[in-house]
Amino acid sequence: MQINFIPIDYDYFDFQGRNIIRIIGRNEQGKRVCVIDEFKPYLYAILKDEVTDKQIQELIKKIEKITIDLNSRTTKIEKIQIEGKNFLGKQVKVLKIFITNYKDAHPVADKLDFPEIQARREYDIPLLTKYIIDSKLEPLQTYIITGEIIDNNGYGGISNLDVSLVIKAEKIELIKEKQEFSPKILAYDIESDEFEIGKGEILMISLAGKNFKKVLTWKYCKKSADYVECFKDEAEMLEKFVEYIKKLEPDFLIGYFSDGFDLPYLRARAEKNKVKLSLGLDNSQPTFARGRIPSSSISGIVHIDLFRFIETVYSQYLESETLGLNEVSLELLGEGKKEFDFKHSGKMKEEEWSEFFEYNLQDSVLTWKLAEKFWPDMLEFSKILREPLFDITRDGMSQLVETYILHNLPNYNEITEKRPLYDEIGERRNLGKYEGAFVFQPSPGLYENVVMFDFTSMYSSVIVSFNLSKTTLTEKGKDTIEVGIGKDGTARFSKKPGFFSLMLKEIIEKRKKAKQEYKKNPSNYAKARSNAYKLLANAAYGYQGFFGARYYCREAAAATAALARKSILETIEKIQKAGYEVIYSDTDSICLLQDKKNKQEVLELLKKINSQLPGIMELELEDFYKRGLWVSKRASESGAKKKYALITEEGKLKIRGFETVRRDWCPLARELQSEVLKLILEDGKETRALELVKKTLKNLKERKIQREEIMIHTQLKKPISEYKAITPHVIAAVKMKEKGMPVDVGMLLEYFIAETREKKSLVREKVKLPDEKGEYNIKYYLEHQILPAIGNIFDVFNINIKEVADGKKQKKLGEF
DNA sequence: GACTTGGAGGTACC
DNA sequence: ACTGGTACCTCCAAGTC
Repeated sequence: MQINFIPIDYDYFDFQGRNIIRIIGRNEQGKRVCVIDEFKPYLYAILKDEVTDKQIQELIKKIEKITIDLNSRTTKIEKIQIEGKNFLGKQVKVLKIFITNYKDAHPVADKLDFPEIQARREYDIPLLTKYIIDSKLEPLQTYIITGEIIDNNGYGGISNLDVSLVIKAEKIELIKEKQEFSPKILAYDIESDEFEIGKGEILMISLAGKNFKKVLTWKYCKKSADYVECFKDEAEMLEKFVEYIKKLEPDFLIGYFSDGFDLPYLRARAEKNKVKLSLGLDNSQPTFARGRIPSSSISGIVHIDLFRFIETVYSQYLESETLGLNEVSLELLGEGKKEFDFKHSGKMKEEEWSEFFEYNLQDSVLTWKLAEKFWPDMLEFSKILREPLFDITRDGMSQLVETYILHNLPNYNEITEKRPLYDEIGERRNLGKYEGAFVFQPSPGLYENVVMFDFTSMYSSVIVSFNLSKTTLTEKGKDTIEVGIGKDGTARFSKKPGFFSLMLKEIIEKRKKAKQEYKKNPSNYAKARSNAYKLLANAAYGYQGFFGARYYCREAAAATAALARKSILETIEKIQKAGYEVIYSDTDSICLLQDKKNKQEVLELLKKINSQLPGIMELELEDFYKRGLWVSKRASESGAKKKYALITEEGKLKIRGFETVRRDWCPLARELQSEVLKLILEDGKETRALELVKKTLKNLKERKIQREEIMIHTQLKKPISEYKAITPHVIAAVKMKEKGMPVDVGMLLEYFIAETREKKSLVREKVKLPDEKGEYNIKYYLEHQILPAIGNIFDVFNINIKEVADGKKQKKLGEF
């Protein structure tokens, strides 16, 4: 029997004490099929250099006797092979020890406590990762599987799965020709009358897929839109939900915040109603794994919480201030959630129910559209990292980097380093910070004709060019480079490339390739691939400095920052020596004034600098700007770092660090500042901007400012009780709690500062929630929002904006 | 009670 | 705990006069 097969969801189970892999996927006809494969687990014992062949043979005899006896199974040593491998870049002789069940790898490793063994490794790699590495059966690629059909009795009744066939793999071959795989994506969303999980009832569930829209409910059964289906009670609705999922056969069931809300809620209500939420292809119920955010999984169907994927791989590109469904959809799809005022369900009228159904459906529709939009990204990440979608949509950046490393180590014949133990993590964290990037001290002013250079993937290119990693860190020796890393002294790295820099180099090259491919033939897939490689490259530096990393190397991270500093300082010097004034620089970018030079001369300078840069380091032109503005710090005369505004020759603004881009300032101050910056950069002078300010001040004093313009948004970063300083946003949280509104860590709180009857000195005493009655506090919005936001901009023109606000006549210095 | 100062807290830049 | 360090700025908390 031979089938075409695209692996989608991976799982494993024990059969007769052994690990059996179960992969759900699609065949050529789009039918859901299951491939069964046996996993042959092993771990490595790395031998000490001086161990003789005779000693090895004796050691093997001792190891062969190891058994792990448990009630349910017995793990034995199945086979031992002697192999030559690399470990941390050094050649080693190892014993590859095959065992019966991988779940016992840890206890087996504990028993390998022999003096001939210097280290035990690869007993702590996730089983499915190990399986994918060994079998090369990677997610979302197309294979030909040759094997035998498993009948009803095979593997303890595996064929009870809801699939068209189960095949035991004998041979796995990759088909090189790309086959377009379009998955069946189904999005869902629930509405409940209480936010706390399981506390209230689920009022309705919506589903959205390709040409499919449905709202299931039981609360209101009078006439409604045709997509609404009504049932007699919550239990029946839940049963129908399960039925629909089974009928629709999605590959992916996608929610938004569904890991922590929708799926756990469904499970809790199902339990309460004594309904089995048997969504799994084996009729199992969803399971939940603990973590910072719990992960909710369904056997055989990939449950994806799209929010988590967007958060890690896309949030840095979004302008949205929250990653909520509404804002993200508005930005990416140009369409937001339906407006709907929540009321207690008992008080709703017919019309309101219709609106509620529409609202619920729209959430699923948006989630589905976003899922379609992010499908290329999910696919490419999954292919590049060779891990199932379930994992790559939930992993953080460091985990993604590590996953890439794990799957690519076999190319270097490397044995994988272990995860740091709890104590090791503690020690690493206690080391504190090392010196980071260089930031140029700017001088406040409005500049004409500004040029911006930046280093392409600077930190990655430093790591690659200087070979900085755990495996190349060395004590002494020739053919090394020495890097000063501040108070930690010096670090030395061998020049012989280690796998880390080689892998990273490959990532950068693949990124370039994907980018070129995209230019030649634009497709969402090439774009997603390019982006995935870019993110991996950018996270590699942080990974080496991350205390939880297998290949943690503080020295490498510190050396990367040190060499990047050295490089940018040298480059700045070269630019200055060429006769240019450098006005700003942060980490990997340099701003200079074009002055009387023409663009060609600037580009020639760039070319010259590039010819002298080491390794793969590269400086590129970011853009030519017509004007740029830098301001002073609030508290002093000196220029503020990480705050500037530029305008391109086409009139496009680039604003960094200013209150305009900070969500914890009210829209009034932000929008005014943004307009002021725009007018000044367009005009090259402040006249029009000043008029605008005066107009706004007048509106403020006449109370003409709209409510939403004065709302301040601040995130609640920890539970209310843990705050040492009671700041305004904490008061907002307390007030919300008192009103019975949901208050969760991570929430963006909204409040405004109101006038108070008695004189109160603290800001927090004037905090009011959006729906509270009260007038905005003119003094506060003037002195704490508007003036601070524009003050140092007008300082550049020697205008004291406070005096303007007070009605005094302002003078320019030149007029004295 | 007014004022200063340091720290907590949040958010941005790269 | 879930990539790193650098920087700005507000408001509170606690100290000084």
